[in-house]
Amino acid sequence: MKTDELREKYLSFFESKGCTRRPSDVLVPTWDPSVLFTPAGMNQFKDHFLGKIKLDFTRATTCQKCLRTGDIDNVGRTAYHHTFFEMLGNFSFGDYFKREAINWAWEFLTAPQWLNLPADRLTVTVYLDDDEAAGIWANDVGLPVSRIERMGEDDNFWPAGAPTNGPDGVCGPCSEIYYHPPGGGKSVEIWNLVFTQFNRVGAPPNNLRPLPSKNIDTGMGLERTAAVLQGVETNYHIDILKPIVLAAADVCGVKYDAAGDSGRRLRRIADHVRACTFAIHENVYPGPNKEKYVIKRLLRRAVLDGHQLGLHEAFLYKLVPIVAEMTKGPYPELLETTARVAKVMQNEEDAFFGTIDAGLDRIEKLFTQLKSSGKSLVAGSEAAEMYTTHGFPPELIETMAAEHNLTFDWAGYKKAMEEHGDKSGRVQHTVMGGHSPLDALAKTMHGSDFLGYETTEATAKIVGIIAQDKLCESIDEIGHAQPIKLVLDKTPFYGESGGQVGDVGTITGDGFTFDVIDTEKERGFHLHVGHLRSGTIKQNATCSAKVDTTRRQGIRRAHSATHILHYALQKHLGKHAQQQGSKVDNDWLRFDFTNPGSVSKDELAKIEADVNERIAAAEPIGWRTLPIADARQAGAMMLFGEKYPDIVRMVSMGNFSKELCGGTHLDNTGQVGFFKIIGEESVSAGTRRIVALTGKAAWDRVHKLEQIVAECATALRVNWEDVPQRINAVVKELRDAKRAAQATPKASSVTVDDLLKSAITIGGTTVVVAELPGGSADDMRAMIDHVRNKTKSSAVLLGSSADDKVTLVAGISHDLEAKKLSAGNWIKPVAAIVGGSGGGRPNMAQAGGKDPAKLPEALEVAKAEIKKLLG
RNA sequence: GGGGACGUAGCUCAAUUGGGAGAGCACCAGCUUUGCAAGCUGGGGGUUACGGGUUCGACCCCCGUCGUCUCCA
Repeated sequence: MKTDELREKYLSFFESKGCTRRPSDVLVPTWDPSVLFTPAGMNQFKDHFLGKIKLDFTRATTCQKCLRTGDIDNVGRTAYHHTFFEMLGNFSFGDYFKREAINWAWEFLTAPQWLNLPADRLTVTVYLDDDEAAGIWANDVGLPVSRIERMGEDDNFWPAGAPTNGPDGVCGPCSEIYYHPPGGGKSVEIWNLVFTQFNRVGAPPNNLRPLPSKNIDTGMGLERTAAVLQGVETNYHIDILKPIVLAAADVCGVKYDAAGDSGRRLRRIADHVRACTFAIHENVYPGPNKEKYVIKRLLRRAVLDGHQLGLHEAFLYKLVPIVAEMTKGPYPELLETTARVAKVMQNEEDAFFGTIDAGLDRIEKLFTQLKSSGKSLVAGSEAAEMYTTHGFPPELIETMAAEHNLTFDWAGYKKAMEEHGDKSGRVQHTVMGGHSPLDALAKTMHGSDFLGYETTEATAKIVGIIAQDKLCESIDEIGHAQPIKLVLDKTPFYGESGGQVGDVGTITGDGFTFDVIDTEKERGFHLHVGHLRSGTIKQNATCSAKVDTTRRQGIRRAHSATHILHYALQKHLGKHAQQQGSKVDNDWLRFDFTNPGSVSKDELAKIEADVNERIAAAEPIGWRTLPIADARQAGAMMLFGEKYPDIVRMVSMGNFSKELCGGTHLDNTGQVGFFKIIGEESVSAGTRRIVALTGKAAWDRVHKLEQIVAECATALRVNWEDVPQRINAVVKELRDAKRAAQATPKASSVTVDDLLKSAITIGGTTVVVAELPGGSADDMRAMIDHVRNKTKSSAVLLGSSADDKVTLVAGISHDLEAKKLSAGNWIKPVAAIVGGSGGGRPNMAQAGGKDPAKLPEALEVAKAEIKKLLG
């Protein structure tokens, strides 16, 4: 059975049992801060399980794309481990329970019209004291007791070990189904049924309290089950994975040898390229933190495998099309982005090969150093340092060490890496089932009604007052330090989302005034954050909510301008210039988008001009809500990796822009007034950022620039058009003047000849000790050079004073240097006289002091010193 | 978010550890030559990322800012 067929059969089987088929959630759920990637099928139903929201359905089934890196070291080595994989699941939210879950699983596995697996190849496990589940397996299904194994809390409880070790919260026993392949191969767990029926409270005993509403959460590994059905020995040989492995072998120029070292590497490449393709498709690019970092690490691991197979340039990106081809059944959207995904991948590969090249020199240096000192062990700490600061992989160091007949200290390396980990700090995981003051509200209503598209004022009812993270009946404290939050049944206030900032304004009611300083949005509720100014706010009170319209208008200008900018970027830079993120504020906007390099001044000017043309054209802006499929049909711009609801809001401008967007917009592009880009910069590799102003802020900016130019023109005494020319001339003049000053010795009152006349001769050496009034250190050095050039053997010490400082420079000729004389030794006692110190190289030394009055005395000391040194 | 490193001429990098900012390539001019990275001579090009501090003196040491890279979470 093909994998695509298995997936479809599973979903339609559970549809026939009353489950609602839901699409796979995105791989990177940005809505869920507790995980970086979707780790399991149940992730998108967390709030359903916790009863936190009103349910539209109580049974569901999905095929979920997942990514886990916990077992990353096993990937490629074992038959069943992946980072990226698909999980089939069926879920019950307080609906069906153990009996149905178990019977249906068995039916799907064994019934002839479904998977038709031989029943005698299946065994199950249950939790130690879960007699209920064991009974259903034995009596309903009719499984002999010998094939029902009871396991402890580490194997058959979710979360693993929860009864003893926690965490507190929702948990329950589970039951796993194993398949035993013919010929006595290793058995494989293909299905896990989790029965969440308890709430854990504290340490044992008696810490598991039954839940009023029991849930079912099941997971069947798609790839594992496909391997079983296709009778292959590893997941990597099923119909949707083997072609990728073989393509990897092809690209790497090696033969696929399943049992060999290359086989392990090729399987790992196949797995990682699949994970990276899906993640990059969802606009998660390799980067320095969080999920971006995980992707970077996966990508580099795969590239390293290629490198170890003998490749020296980017190759992974060539596998993107085959990945898309293998998954186009369930995920046809991958086909639309293969070019972009491949490009991003190639860039990262190039960067990594660059890192490797840069590291090779350092490694060679390190090795020759080791050899010359007679050592043969490459210290782990050195390798760890190379890795943590330069990203140079230890595997490469090991390989290179072997080539130089050196051994590599893996133990030392691991120890050093642990220390690095300790230094970097560890983060605590957020526990499932945390409480929020919105929990109670969410059970009774879907969220606040938003009226802000049509109006900025409304009468509403206060349905929630949150202070110190708790729901209150009333608030009367004026001048409280911590802001409080009001929830209304309906509101014109826009809550921060989609990059647009929250509204500010006032909420007034019977005797009270509340200043709204920000509006947040959480689980569909608009939270009006602010301070009570007078009176008392009571639950259920009627109030009047008024948004600050001047500010809102500025936000509307910026938001509509953002859409026009997005359009212009794609027009001038290409389709790849997709939105990565944005922030929309009062006449101010920041827009991040995908682009391989910086945007040139020229392109920027064209983009800015184009946006202003659209504004001048005064095209109408409109919006409507429609099913997501229709929006796609209409050609609305959608962002991959964004989780869209079934019904979406589409904002269109003229006939050039259609975007899915929940923000507040103008009625007409002309209302933007004026658009001005004020910055273009890098956010991370492959992502650029444009900052721009609209309306009054843009106008103010230009006005300010004009003022500055006017000031420059006044200072330079030219017309403003001539400012650049004049500045160039002034800079040149200044440079020429500096150079001229340097060319002619400043201390023109004293010449080289003067110095030579004042010289005394000691044993054939010309000794000059003199003051050079007004001379800088550079002047004195030049003078010393002149004396040295004109004499055979010389020792010169010059001094000058300026302000409160003394500068001394001494130089001796090479023959004296050869006699172990040192300018530094000469100058030190001299500097001491003027309250300073100094030093330098043997043939030239420099010193300073703070006591100009003692300069003559110092020069006398200098003469005495040189006599001693020469004598 | 935390740790580490880096930032010097258009590019790639030096600077004997606090004492005169340099090399190669590139560029310009001249000469010599006309065969694949041509040679020779000369020349232009620097706020040593930015801002403070220590010091007689800072590319170098200390603090801060910005940027780039990298590891960990």
